[in-house]
Amino acid sequence: MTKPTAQTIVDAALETLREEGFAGATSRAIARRGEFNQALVFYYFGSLEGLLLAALEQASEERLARYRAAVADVQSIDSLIPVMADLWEQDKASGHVRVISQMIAGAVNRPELTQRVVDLMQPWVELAEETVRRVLPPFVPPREAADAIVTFYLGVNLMTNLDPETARADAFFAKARELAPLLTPLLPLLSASAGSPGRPATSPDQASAT
Amino acid sequence: MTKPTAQTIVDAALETLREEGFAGATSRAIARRGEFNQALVFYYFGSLEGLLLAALEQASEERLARYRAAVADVQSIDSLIPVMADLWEQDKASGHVRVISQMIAGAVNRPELTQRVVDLMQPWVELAEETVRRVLPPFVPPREAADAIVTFYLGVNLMTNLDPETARADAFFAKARELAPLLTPLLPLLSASAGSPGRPATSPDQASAT
DNA sequence: GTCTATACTTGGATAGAC
DNA sequence: GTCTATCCAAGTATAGAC
Repeated sequence: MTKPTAQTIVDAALETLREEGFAGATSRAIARRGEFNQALVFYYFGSLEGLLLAALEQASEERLARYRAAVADVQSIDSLIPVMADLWEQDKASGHVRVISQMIAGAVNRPELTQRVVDLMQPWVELAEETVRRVLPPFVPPREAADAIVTFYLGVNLMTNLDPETARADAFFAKARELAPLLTPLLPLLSASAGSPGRPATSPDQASAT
Repeated sequence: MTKPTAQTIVDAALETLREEGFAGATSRAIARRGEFNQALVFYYFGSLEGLLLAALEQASEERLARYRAAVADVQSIDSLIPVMADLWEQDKASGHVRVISQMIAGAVNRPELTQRVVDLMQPWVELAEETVRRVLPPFVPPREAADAIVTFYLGVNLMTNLDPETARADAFFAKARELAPLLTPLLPLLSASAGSPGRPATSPDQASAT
């Protein structure tokens, strides 16, 4: 059961990322933490890079499944916001936020990691886009909104990692909970005003399009 | 003029961060790029860490001055958005975005760097807060809005670094340009609806506070 | 499949000549 | 203040015994 199978190694990698960060997640540190031999990292995953990506992939897929399930039957912003807040709480408590942040920051710093990490981000953007389509009013551009959500979520993750004391994320969710019910009755108004899609540009004095 | 003074070293550090990223910004790589002796990094800055932080500090201050100037006489969202878009363009073109992203990612990965980087972020939050107070309607909570803006900006920076092809930031600004004039006439409406501050909680069915 | 031992590399940092 | 030379630590990765 505590046999150093591939899964044990992945678990140790995740734990090390959580506890010691990306810079501390060396093959030696991971092996020490999982109490197996350092060489096994290379036997199973070929390289440290391979292991870390496998670990991120697993974490990402697990989490994506939870998000999908939690969001599946949400039909309004009112109900979406507490659901998101709960997911965030779980992510923070489980240390998932730290794993994600550490790996993303690592991917920014190491070009060898970026492509794969960007790929792993894609399904999240898609889930966000589906949800935007279902939950937000039609005048919200789904693609851009989904990108914005993922981008913001990424910012929140990193900020939480940099400055955990400040707990901005919690403040954001608190505000969102507070403001969402105020905003909801106004959505029809916004839709009415922005609902005419084919209208000409309003301020055409900016740089011209290509 | 091309004497290896402290400033030359800082410049070489910035260039290296831009061109080779945080992981590539070793004392040796910086010295090679600036064509001075590697030992000078330590003579002038005590440690590589010290140099990188000095470089970030300089970049941050320069930029902050520009942002302050550009934003100073903005009084409405309509005019704020193109100003922000222009600043973003400059930051991207000058490579500032890359320096910031690389250093922030580095700070996430290396605990020794985080505190100082968080400190350097503070004036940005303050500028954002002042601007929110001046430009956005009073029902927008300035503190949270400022945090949200900086958080989002951070996300945008990182995303641009991870996935430059997609150019989400440009899409965001394009959409913002498009939507801002539609939103403006609605602000009074929102203000009217949200302007009553002392009202009781709307949906008290969530988890109770501590 | 797992272990020990170790080769090899890179990079931070310092000593000491100039 | 600048250079050469070098020490030292840490880390990836592999060879080869078991």
